[in-house]
Amino acid sequence: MNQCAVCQVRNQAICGALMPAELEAMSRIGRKVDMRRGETLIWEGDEAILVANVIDGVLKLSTSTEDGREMIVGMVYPADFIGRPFGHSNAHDVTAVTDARICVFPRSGFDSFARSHPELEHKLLERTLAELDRARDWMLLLARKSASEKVATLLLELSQRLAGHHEGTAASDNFALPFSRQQMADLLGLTIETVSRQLTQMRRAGIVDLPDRRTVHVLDRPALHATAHKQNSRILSKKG
Amino acid sequence: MNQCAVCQVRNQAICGALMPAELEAMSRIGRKVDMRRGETLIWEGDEAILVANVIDGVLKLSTSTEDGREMIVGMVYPADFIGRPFGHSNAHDVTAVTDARICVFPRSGFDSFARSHPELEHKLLERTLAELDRARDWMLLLARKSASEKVATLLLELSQRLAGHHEGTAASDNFALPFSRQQMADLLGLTIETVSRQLTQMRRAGIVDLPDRRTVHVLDRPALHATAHKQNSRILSKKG
DNA sequence: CGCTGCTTTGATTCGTATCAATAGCAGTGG
DNA sequence: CCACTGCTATTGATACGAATCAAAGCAGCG
Repeated sequence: MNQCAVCQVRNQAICGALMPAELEAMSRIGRKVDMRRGETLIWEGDEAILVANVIDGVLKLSTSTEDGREMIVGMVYPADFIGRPFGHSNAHDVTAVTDARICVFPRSGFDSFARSHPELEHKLLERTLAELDRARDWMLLLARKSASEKVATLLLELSQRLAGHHEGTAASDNFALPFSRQQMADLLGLTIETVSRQLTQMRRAGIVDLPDRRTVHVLDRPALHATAHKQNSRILSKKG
Repeated sequence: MNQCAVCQVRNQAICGALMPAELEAMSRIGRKVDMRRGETLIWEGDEAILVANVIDGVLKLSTSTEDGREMIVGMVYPADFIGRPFGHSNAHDVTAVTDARICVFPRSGFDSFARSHPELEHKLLERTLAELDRARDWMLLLARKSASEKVATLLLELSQRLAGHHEGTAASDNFALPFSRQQMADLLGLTIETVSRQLTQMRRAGIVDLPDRRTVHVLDRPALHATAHKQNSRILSKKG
């Protein structure tokens, strides 16, 4: 009996590339693991001994400087892939930000399985190329956007990502933040106080409602979009 | 006669995965192109119609906001791969920052060739995974490092990258900047003035010598390294 | 019901952007 | 060969956004 047959992310995840018999083979090297919010699966710098698919929940990828400044470099949602196949050590920490369920494979087993299943590698390549584009777009935000633009952009992206879990579904005006303020700050390259101030400002402007710390209602999506793309007053200068 | 046989980056580039006969087939769909400094090969948002390998020279990947704030999201050196295979449009501009020579393939031809040559796709996957790690590390720099750390880090990285073209070779204390000050600023998320100030400061501190705008001599590598990893005075706070 | 940790709000500081002017260099043509 | 022109880089003065420092508010929990 193949546990993958009933997997809820089977079609979106990279396993979707496999035929039933291959899926069966792959399922034999993997196992499902439950994680609690805050639990860390992978540590930066450690030898890469495992990879995984997310079944449910949200995880963060993060790095930090020697002196403790932290930065979240990526978020991982259901059907996404975790870990660093093919040699090397892990470049980032992987930590659950909600309770999560993942499908874990030992890296060596996964590597050789992948190498003998080009369709699987191809899916992984497409996914990695998309992640790279996404990471690079985020660099623009980190380096060139103001605090208000950053926060608005994050809310917009979350409203899309968290709607029906993964693209295709329409954006939702009503969602639960998977992060604390600290995590939002670490994702945007800001401080917790600045995030908080931007949120209250948007609340006072009637753009969003924030009934409690983890809930967001988008009241004026066009205004939110405008905020996400409006430069800070001071950057109107000559070079444009 | 196979032009690839004499290609100077043949072994480092993804083509290195191919056997002679396959290489011959691939060479038939590609052609060598010379680019002048400043020339743009690919525009952000355009349909992805070509991909390429860099033979010689340095190119930049960049994006910008609607109002003209620019950000360089990646640099491409000899043997590196350019473009966005497998569907979609291009996520970034690609522009030569030095005169360059590249090996160009139409994307559709490349895509189908790649899909039928798993070894090639595998190399591309390894390269893309490495680029993703690199991009994410850079996010930490953009979001959490001070101006002096940023400039020092860039100089260190260049001294490694430009030494023997691609890792393995020892770092060089003596190299030519492939960028203008504006490009350094766009890479670090700073302004041209701030970059200039940081450079003069490091020159005055005896860490580097800058005989002309394009030349760098590293005089005190340990100090340069320290600067690259030393937080800005104000960030010594509690959270560490 | 008083901890404890997270969040908001306020006052102040500080780093880097902006604005502005000067200096250095490369290319052009008299 | 040297003024002229335009571009890039440096240097200085000032402004402003976000960080820091500090304190109060609020929710969950033993």
